[in-house]
Amino acid sequence: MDRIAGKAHTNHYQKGEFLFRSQEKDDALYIVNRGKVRIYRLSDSGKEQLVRILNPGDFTGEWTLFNPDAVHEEYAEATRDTSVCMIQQHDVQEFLKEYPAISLKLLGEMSQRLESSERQTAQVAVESVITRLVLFLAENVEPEMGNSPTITLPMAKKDIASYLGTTPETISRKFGELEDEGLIQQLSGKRIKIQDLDDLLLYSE
Amino acid sequence: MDRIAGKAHTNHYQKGEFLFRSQEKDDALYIVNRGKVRIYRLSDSGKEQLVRILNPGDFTGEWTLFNPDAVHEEYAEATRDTSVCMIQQHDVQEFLKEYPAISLKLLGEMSQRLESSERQTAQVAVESVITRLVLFLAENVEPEMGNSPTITLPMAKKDIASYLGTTPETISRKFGELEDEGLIQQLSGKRIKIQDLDDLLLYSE
DNA sequence: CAAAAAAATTGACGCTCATCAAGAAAAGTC
DNA sequence: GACTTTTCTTGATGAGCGTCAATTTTTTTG
Repeated sequence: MDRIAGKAHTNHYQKGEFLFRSQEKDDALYIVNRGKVRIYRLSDSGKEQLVRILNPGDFTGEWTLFNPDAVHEEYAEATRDTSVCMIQQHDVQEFLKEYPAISLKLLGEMSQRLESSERQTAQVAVESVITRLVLFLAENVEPEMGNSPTITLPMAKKDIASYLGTTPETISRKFGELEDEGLIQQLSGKRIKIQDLDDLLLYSE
Repeated sequence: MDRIAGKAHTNHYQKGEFLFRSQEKDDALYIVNRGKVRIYRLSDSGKEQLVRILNPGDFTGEWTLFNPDAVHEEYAEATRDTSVCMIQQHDVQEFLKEYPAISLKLLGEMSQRLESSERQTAQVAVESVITRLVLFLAENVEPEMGNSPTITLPMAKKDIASYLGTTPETISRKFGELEDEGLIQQLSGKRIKIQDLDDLLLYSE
């Protein structure tokens, strides 16, 4: 750990600054220390799709890290003041060769991300917006909260829209629909009261 | 290599047999030797989404392999007579600890798959069907074929539909549209003649 | 090669959801 | 607390695409 820390740089980013942009080339591993980072893609037509949000402890950069000639395909933007630990490819490879257990950990993390991404693809491909929204809410319920939990949305509704592959207008309407059905209540400050989680999950017609 | 081969089993599957099904639990790594395997997901409502096709040399099983308590979320079905090399988790971990270079190779492969999956999510989320189809065709052009290539579709059109998150009917119509525009010609036996690759890519209104 | 099964095509119809516009609410800033 | 900016909401409209149904074409099988 000490040896790793010795090789790592810590970088600070202000809200709105980018760790990297699409098409840029580098080969560092980025580990978020403090703050929040939005990872998103832009289509040719300029529409953005939110890929994921990095919180402290999360990392990114694996694409260019493990594929020497690759360039970034995503944008990584700090959405608040953020500090990030950077390790260069060369050093990462050293550590992985020296401590194979770290590779196993990394492989576990990567396979989780892959699973989650493939699930996301399948959902966007075949489920309706209301179903995707319900599943999104269910995924964001803290496990130990029982069947009638209150959750805090982990991102702005416009970001939920982007993440779910739809528009803010539609998300707004679908939240309204769920509220009209008595399945949720929208409280202040991104908080949502779920009346009955099972009922909510059943609603995905 | 010899040592790995010693621990590996080779299994044979007939067309239509499953290497594994969703919700099943196991912890093997599957490497395709010969044949072809369809990996797909089923939604609650029974719609299928094709995740990818495994050809000789490709592997799967990483999700349950690196996440001890996980169950499969996908179906792996042989679409022709197929032989598969299986290695148990325990043995995989041994090898990875002993030969760290293999881990790096695996991490490279996994990050490619992750990149590809995230690209796929973004496309399904924000692009129209015709755009997705055009991008799919472009991805399947052999690089060294110049600007007016003939390609062979790597799967049935119904599978393309499932992969792109749409229906066979719509795919059929979109192929027709591209043909009416003079951008492609549909030849016999899954072969497609592309008139001009650049024009085709520009068509994605 | 004929019969059966699977895949692909075509048409008609309607629903979900994107788009554009405009106003309200919330959050960030001095 | 007033001002600005961003986010959210609500309405009207229509395009894109899914669904259902029927036929044709291709592939598979004995």
